[in-house]
Amino acid sequence: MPSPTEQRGKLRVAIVDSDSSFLTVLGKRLEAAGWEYRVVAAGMPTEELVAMKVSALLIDPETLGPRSWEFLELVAGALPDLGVIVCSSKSTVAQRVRGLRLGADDWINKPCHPEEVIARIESVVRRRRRSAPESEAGPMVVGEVEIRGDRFQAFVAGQSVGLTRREYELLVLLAASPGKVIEREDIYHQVWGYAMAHGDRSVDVFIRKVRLKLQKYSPGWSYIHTHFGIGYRFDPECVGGDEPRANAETEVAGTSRLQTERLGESLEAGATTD
Amino acid sequence: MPSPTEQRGKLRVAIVDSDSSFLTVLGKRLEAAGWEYRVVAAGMPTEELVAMKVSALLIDPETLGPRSWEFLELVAGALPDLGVIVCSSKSTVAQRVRGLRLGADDWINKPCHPEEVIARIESVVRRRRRSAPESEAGPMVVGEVEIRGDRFQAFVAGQSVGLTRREYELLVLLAASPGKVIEREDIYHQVWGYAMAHGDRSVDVFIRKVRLKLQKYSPGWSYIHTHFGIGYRFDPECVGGDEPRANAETEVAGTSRLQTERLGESLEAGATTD
DNA sequence: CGGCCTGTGAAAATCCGGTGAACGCGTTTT
DNA sequence: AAAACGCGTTCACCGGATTTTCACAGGCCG
Repeated sequence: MPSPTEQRGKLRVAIVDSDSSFLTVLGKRLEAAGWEYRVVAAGMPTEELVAMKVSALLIDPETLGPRSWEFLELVAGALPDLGVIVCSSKSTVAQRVRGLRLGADDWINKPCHPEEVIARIESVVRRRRRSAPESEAGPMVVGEVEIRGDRFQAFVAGQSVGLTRREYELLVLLAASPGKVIEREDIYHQVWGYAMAHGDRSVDVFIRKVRLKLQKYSPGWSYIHTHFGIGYRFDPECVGGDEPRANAETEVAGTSRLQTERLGESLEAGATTD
Repeated sequence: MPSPTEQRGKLRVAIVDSDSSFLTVLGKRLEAAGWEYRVVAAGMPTEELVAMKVSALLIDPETLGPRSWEFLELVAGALPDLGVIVCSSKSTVAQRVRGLRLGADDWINKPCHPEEVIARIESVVRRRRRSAPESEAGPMVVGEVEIRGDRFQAFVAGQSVGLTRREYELLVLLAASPGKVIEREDIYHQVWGYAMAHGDRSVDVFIRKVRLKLQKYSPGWSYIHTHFGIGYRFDPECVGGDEPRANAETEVAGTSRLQTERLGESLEAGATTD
């Protein structure tokens, strides 16, 4: 549900193999199946795989040489959602076990029938059966904001909050599980699509942007709450100067509530640590 | 930094197979791996599989006979979160493709090495788990406290105890095995993620913090008990001024009960050595 | 009684996340 | 084509939250 990378029957696959005859035969089948595929070089960095938005990666360890294990581990670690299928000409039980443990989702031995390769890739990728794609069951309303999936945008009183694509996805992810604390790493993984590098502050920055925009159009409300050392939680709370004391759920003792009011043209921010 | 979100290496598997020698060999390996498994009858209704809470199902189509396809489709359709691995003595490409399309997650041919079977089951379960956002085990309640995984926090009477991340992890570790004494070193290793340096008092300090916070919100109860020279044990015990003498379970001789009451703003502490 | 071991408080050292702004980089405008 | 933008990413700084480290005091055990 996070990534809008929805597709029906067709998938996108990246292949690392140098056996031309195998590629030819498999290529024909893949095209017949209506899939998009691309044979990529051995040293393909993970970022490119993300950019290609492939659902699966087919690897022949012989093409990669001795760095296969390393590469396999790297890819599996960085792109947990990417299906990784190894297809080798010959292998021992030990190798297969090692490959699978390192993160491969399947291991096939050549010679193999292309139809089986396709079936196995499908099997590996199948899990992403999301409900009706963008047909989101009506807009969801939380607090004063209304999130409309058909517009990839949030609104307050019918007015667009002006979220960018990433900001919108971040908000949707959080708002999809109100009250649940979501870890930074999970947020990054779900919104950005790959593992978060140590020290990356992107999530924080985006959280701030979303807060800023929500607060601009819906002051007096607090939507995203910080959980120190963990992540964030979405929970619309009316907190403006209205209710003298309405909030009952005291999350943590000694909560410092501080609002930075500024409007030198920039927006105003408000962060609370629960 | 390796988050203690380590999955219990143990899984639960159901097996439908009638090849006794295969079962014997595989069974040994499964046990060695610390997994729980059960050989079930062919006609096993899906509800029972749900009740067994298995993560994966290993099937030999020959045991099921001609109704294999039907069963495979039924199971895969009814339990999308269950990993299904087929293990047949011989098969054609067409059969494998059909099985995979019908919902199987993997198809192995006998004879096969049990280690590979295990690796493939692990792979399938790993893949499944990633797709299905953690099936948050409902909140666990012990004594007066409620530990909620979705909030990374403990509550008493609906109010947050205000644990920090580390404190929470520590409590979860202890509370996961009520009544069991856990050694300091193990605690450190599991919560901090690496070996404890000689002379490190972190665990003690954190135990104290957790005790303090629990006691603040749930006075009259004792949760964490010290085992001199070993470690700590989690066991909720009502001990307040209520029961004059109800607690009969005398763990160790010589139990001195001492409560330090202080409230000069700081919290109150209570430690008991059993 | 004396040597470990653990409970306590607090200070010191780190870690974290909020902020504001600068950077790249395609795109769109002028 | 140059300049202006929109966006996502990265940096550096800072104050507050959290962890670690210390020095002691009180207990446990042989």
